[in-house]
Amino acid sequence: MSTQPSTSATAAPSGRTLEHPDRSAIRLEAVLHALSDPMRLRVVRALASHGSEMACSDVELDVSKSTCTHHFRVLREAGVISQIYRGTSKMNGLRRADLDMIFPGLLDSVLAAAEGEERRLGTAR
Amino acid sequence: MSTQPSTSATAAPSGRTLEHPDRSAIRLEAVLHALSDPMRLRVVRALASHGSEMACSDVELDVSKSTCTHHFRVLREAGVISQIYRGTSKMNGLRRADLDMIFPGLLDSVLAAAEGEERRLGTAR
DNA sequence: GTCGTAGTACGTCGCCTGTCAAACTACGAG
DNA sequence: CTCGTAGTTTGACAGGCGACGTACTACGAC
Repeated sequence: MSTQPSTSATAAPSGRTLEHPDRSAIRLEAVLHALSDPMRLRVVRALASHGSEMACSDVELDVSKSTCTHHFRVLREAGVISQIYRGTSKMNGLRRADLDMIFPGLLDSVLAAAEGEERRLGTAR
Repeated sequence: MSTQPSTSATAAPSGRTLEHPDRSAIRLEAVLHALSDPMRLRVVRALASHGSEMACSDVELDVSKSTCTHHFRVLREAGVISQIYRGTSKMNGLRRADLDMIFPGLLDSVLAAAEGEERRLGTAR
């Protein structure tokens, strides 16, 4: 509902703004669902390892642009990432502080699990 | 080996047996997906708080029997629970040891997150 | 201004998922 | 053996989701 920028003048470096769920509105099921897609999990892992913001096009997903937009939106609406427009790009950042506050340890164990799984599958397949 | 009922030894008290994924075959995405459904998350929480095995019908889900069967199967195939037939019932248990081994801390943080969320939603709505 | 780049919106397609009801199987109790 | 209980199977249905292409908008560079 209403993903429209509308007439807001909130300190975004660009005119456009995006709706993010408030920290208290983040739902566990939505987060788990967002993370249960391989594509999106890869995005989250990339953001986590990179440490700071990345443009959508900096994350390597070999799918079409529209699919990419879709996944980033799911992550944002679940409260997993934050997005702001910066010039012609859209920067994405993990909402680590918010997630750690309401679901302590969750993000870290998921990231660790993802890494462990990759290692397991990579070595002893 | 793992937690498979298999034939003999651990003796499934009933003739029927069920396939469980080997510990090494458990995939993170599948687990997250399994846990991202409210119904299934409730099952897992019930099993965790109960501590030992429960029959399908002991978990309160107000859906039809077939839907119930479906969700339990998803959980089993994702490697989250184990199921064995005991007489006319089917007992369900959390595969806590297996999960903790391959995804350390994951189950605990999800359970804690679920509890925290329930508390948040229940009190300060 | 024009152009290229980054991302969005929309419509579509196929598949997967959650739900159900109804008919069925497996077991224990009597 | 008969009956009731527990769970399965099958088939159906609606809705969601991931993928796509195309047309579009917003911005910076020139």
